[in-house]
Amino acid sequence: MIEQLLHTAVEKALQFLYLAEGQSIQFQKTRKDFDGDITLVVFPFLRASKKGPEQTANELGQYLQEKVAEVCCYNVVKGFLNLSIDKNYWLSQFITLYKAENYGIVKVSEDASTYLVEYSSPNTNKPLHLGHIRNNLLGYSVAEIIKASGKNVKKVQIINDRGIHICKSMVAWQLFGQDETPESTGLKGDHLVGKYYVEFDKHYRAEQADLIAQGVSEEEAAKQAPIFLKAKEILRQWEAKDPSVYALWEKMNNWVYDGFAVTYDRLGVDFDKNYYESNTYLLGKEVVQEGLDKGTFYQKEDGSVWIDLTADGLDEKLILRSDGTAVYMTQDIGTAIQRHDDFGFSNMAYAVGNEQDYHFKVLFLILDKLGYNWAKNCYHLSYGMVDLPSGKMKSREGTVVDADDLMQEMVDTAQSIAQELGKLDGMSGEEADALYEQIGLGALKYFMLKVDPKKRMMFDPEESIDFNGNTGPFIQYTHARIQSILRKYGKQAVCASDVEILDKEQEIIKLLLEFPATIQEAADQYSPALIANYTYDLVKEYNGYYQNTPILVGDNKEQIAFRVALSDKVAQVIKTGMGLLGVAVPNRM
RNA sequence: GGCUCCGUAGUUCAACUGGAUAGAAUAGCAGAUUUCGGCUCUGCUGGUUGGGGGUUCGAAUCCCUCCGGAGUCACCA
Repeated sequence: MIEQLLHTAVEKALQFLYLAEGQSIQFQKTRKDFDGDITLVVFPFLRASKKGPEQTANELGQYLQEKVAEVCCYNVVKGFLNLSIDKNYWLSQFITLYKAENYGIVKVSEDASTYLVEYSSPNTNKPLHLGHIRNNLLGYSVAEIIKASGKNVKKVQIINDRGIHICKSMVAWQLFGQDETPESTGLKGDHLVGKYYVEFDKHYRAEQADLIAQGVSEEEAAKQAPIFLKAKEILRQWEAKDPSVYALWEKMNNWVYDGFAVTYDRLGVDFDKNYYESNTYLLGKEVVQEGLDKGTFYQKEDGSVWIDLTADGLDEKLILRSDGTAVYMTQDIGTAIQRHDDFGFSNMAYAVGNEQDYHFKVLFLILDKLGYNWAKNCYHLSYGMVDLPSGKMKSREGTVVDADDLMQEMVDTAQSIAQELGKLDGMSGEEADALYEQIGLGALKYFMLKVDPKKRMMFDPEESIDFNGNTGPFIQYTHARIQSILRKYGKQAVCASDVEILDKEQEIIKLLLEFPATIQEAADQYSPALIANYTYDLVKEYNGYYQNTPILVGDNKEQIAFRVALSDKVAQVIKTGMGLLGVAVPNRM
């Protein structure tokens, strides 16, 4: 690539002109408002050159223009040396990348290292909501991006299938359910179980209010409410493997899994392996002994086990309760080790909300202290909360947006907009339905993923499905329009090596050349937003080009072929990029 | 209260990890079509990057301080 070429040339130049070595050489893209393609920042060299920035830049520019054939001219603005690269270079680069199949994607080799990505990991007592959607989309997309960067990737989740939350749904169903099933009610399984979780909460609160009215303290009321005691009793029976409780637990969980499967399927996410907390909640206990032996952990008089992290600026953390049972941290330690045994991964990422930042900091530190050298390659893919135009989601206030409802709403909106625009003549009902699905979900996914994962974000359904602006549908539209050109051209374009290229075309080629590095960077940073922003930039550049450049019209057949080829490649990169976000792009819309 | 994170056009987001005159979208205004999908494109308006100090050739970015917001500080998960 040109940058490497220039890098060594600048090294030589610095050596030749100023006898300087080991300088940090940084290139950047030349900003739009200046002439040139690549810019060298010369400020760092002033110490060595002992000259002013302009003079230093001019001397370097002179040298590079003479010695590097691709550098056709240069200009200097303050301490910035702007280099222009010959048009033939860009054209030849395009011809090379045009021939590449799956351009930008690094094929996974036999000896590639393995990355684990954990995401979703829901509780089984209620359906998925808007927050889970961001989690799922992020996890899935990051996994696809890392895969595209040449790594072996496994997607996993840990399903929180046991504990007091599911027992609450169970007890409410037993008391008020009258043997309702998904079949008898027509409700999705996860929604049915969620209905009883809400039912539990309703009764629980009523009972608490009664107790408080009788003079019981608030704290005591929460502990003594009969329905809560029943839930705890069920939990105890479950732990004792009581057959009837176990059967009910399995039945209700299976309803939930059937429901989740539908949601995951529509969302387009998948998993290579599911872990279940009912299998893993006892894990990690043997590690406790290991930690005690090594002196990493210590035991208090009551038998509870702790780790002291005050030296690392954190606090003391419980590892094992005094009654010998595991806590969340213990399980997570055990599960991580188990996964390493299962997959021998080199890296693992956890897509979990940023309210657990502290937990993961501690988890990775403990794993490190226990001597697991892969602990330093564990990454908490921490993401911010999703807000709505109406404000924050609050389960108590019933303002939680259900994942299934939201997806349906997006698809319905896509349908009404598309029908209003009326460009679907001649499309069968089935094709049209598939298209609404692509547009509605594409809008949702693109909007959620274009924002830096770490940041809290605002999801505006209306804005997300706007057919203009920085949205999924706008990008899909551009792709569809290019496909229309390709259909008209009717054959594979063969690109000649001696066409004259326009400035706009050069800009597009430069952007296309950035695609592989963008994927790598997105993988390194676990950030689908980089892919989204890149794709949008490309689309914007292409639309500007398309607007005032005839692609198919003209006498010069080679020029037409080049322009078709360029358009084709832009469409391919759009498709690949959006694919990494889990967004499908239609050929017509 | 301790710790962590955040604060950028009216609004939603960027800014190549310390580089040039802080960019897009949207909203508002003004324009463009004998052309391949106008669901498009081109302009204009809009900023003391929460305030103040510091570090240096150079700060939205790093350090300090104040203001405002969020999260977290369970023998919960």
